[in-house]
Amino acid sequence: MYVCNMANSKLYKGSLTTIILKLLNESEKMYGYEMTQKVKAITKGELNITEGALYPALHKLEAEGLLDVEVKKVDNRLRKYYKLTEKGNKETVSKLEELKDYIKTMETFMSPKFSLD
Amino acid sequence: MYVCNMANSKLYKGSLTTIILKLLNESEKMYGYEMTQKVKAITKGELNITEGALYPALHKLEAEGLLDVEVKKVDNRLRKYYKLTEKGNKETVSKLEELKDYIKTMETFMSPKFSLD
DNA sequence: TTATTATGCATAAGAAAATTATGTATGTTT
DNA sequence: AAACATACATAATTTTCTTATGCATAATAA
Repeated sequence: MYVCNMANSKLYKGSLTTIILKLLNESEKMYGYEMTQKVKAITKGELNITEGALYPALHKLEAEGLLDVEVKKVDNRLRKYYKLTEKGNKETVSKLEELKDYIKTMETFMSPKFSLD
Repeated sequence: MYVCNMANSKLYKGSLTTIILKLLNESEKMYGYEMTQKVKAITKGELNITEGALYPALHKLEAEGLLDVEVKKVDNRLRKYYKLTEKGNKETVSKLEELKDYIKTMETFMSPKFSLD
């Protein structure tokens, strides 16, 4: 199966890490495919994370020590469960702060009149 | 002079086009350097658009027919004034819609509990 | 008066993060 | 039997940015 891209809007570029960290902050432990399905459900199909984006991102977060992995075999199929490390917990807090700041900044641009004169 | 990067947060990746379009939507016509200064002022120094990002982006928007250019010499220095075309106006509306949607989606991720169960 | 900063444009090399396209494998539906 | 769902992975390419320059004029500070 091939799923389409991440919300067509280029704005999502750069937010995948934040999304992954927040998912794991909520759910304790999750595996990759589960994340794609959960995000699709939460956003009512608006946001579809592609495997080509997700798996390299997970590997990178693991390499950086933000995630721990535990491999399990369920129904004769492999699953790699990820969970936040202590470092990952801290990073999640700071990423969510960054997101809040980003939204605040972009909302000033959105407002009909932001000029300074 | 070398100015530092675009807000250090990776979240800004992909939002430069939206920022440019909104600036021109407010100000009728602007030149590149003016945009960098205005953004710096509006965000109180948080967001610094680099020339290496801005100028290629402006050229691309021009090539796509979203912007018109008018070159002027002021104080013996060159300025390239950009303004939105009709197509650019429409694109601005849709980009701002996308931004609104993006923020709405990401805010559902921010909320402490978004699970579906 | 000379060096630095500000104004104003441009582009090239490289990195980062995604898209697009595959590949492998098992299980379930049609 | 074919198609779809589950579950991982990676390689080639594209997009978009950072970093680093380059050129040129004007104003200001040392």
